[in-house]
Amino acid sequence: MQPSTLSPVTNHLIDSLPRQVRGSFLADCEAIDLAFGEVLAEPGERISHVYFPLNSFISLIASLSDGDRLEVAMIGSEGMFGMPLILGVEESPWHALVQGAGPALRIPAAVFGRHLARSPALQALLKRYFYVLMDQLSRVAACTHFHQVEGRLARWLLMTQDRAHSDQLHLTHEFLAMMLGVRRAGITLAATVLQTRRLIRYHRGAITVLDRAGLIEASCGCYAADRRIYRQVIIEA
Amino acid sequence: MQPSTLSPVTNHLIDSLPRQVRGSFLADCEAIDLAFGEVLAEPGERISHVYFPLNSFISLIASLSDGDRLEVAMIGSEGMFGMPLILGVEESPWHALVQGAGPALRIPAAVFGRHLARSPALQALLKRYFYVLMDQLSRVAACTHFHQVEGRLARWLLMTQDRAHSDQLHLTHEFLAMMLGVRRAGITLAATVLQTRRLIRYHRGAITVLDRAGLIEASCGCYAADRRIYRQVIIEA
DNA sequence: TGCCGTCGGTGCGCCAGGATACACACGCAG
DNA sequence: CTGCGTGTGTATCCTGGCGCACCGACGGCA
Repeated sequence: MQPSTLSPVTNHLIDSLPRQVRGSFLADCEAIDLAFGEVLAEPGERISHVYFPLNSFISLIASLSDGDRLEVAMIGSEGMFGMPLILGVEESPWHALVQGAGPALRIPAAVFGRHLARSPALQALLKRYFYVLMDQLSRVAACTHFHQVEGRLARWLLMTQDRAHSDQLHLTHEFLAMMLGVRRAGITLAATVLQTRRLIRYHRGAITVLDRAGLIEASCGCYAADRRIYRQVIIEA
Repeated sequence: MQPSTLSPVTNHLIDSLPRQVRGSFLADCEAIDLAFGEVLAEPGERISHVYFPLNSFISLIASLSDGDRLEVAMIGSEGMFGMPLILGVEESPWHALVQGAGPALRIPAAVFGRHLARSPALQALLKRYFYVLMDQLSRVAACTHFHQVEGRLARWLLMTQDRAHSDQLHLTHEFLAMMLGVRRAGITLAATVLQTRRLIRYHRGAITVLDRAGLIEASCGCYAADRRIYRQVIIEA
């Protein structure tokens, strides 16, 4: 959630830990690189590691019994993957798909559990992050139902831009369609509108955000709402 | 989640507590009656009490900045209201609306916090419930987006039946429309189909479930999925 | 008994988005 | 430099659900 042109090599949650805790926690983390398309978890599968993205980011995807899929959350350097462990459940209810390649920190689930048990500060922080996530899940349900593709697309691009820490995104219409749960042609239409309005430019899978403010204007209010809650609960707490 | 014709005066979460913990917890609970339409919380508002419905039930409703609203979860004797407190946040992100009048137990937020801090068993149980809720929120997002009114209506009636512990439900089409985020006329259409198929009967706000198995058949798979996760994580754990 | 508020059935025009399909354009690899 | 795969533009038809509106029916209440 930093200005988009910076490239922090930090994770905001880890950064927010008290110095003492952070040191000991980081000592057990391993720096890795996430590759685009990598699957970190499948629904019902055991979570092996907790991930803290740096410049990378991860989509959480809900899938229904009939096979339909929808992205319900996105995790970048402002968050973490592995929340169920905080609740004492070792399985993921989602597909966790690496959507933006890049560096991340990870820690084995068991080790994570030990840190959690030992550090109330860590626990408190991650619980608050959990609250944010829960709030966002609720909002996604309503937003996906009520808002139209154009606004949702704008919102999604902004979220991606925040997490990629870059104005250059690598996304095909096909991929966007999967994430938003709509047809590819629907994305083409909405994207054309945004491009005509000079808010973005794109060409064969490379999207550039030209006018961030305009994009916020074009997005549904849910982008702003998400950020507001994150600020309230994580940053100002 | 008991057979629908029974009228348990227990809450499954409280029931699942170890005897010791339960006694001390119950001692601080107050038995009350929830009235239909009562609002237990508004978004951004402090949560004053934690509620454990017995025969009553509560809807959690997400509302968007532009005013659209959607029910995202339903809480009956299988659950509780006040989850954010478990995460150390004292606000509700939802409207909490009493949807089925009846008895409930409640406990002041502060007292609840003390019990939580003292009892790891209580904490573990409620965290697991939280996991279930999170899973359901994800599913609702996808279900609301992909599934049609008829299946969603059937699902919703089943969920209500479970929580009301009765085959007789008091719901107008108008109200159902609000919950599912569709037009009243859409509900009329779907309800007519269900009635024609002899799955339900209704008359001026009184709906009777005639054929539960058939209704499950008619519902989208999400009803079954919700129950499966609850069983896995709460009952069998 | 008659009024009126609530509930539910229905009709109409409209539109977003679904399914399907085809065509073109760019760019890399051979 | 040519061919093919991938990414994008576009067209057609279809459907589910929306907005709006009206009406009939039931039932509680005076």
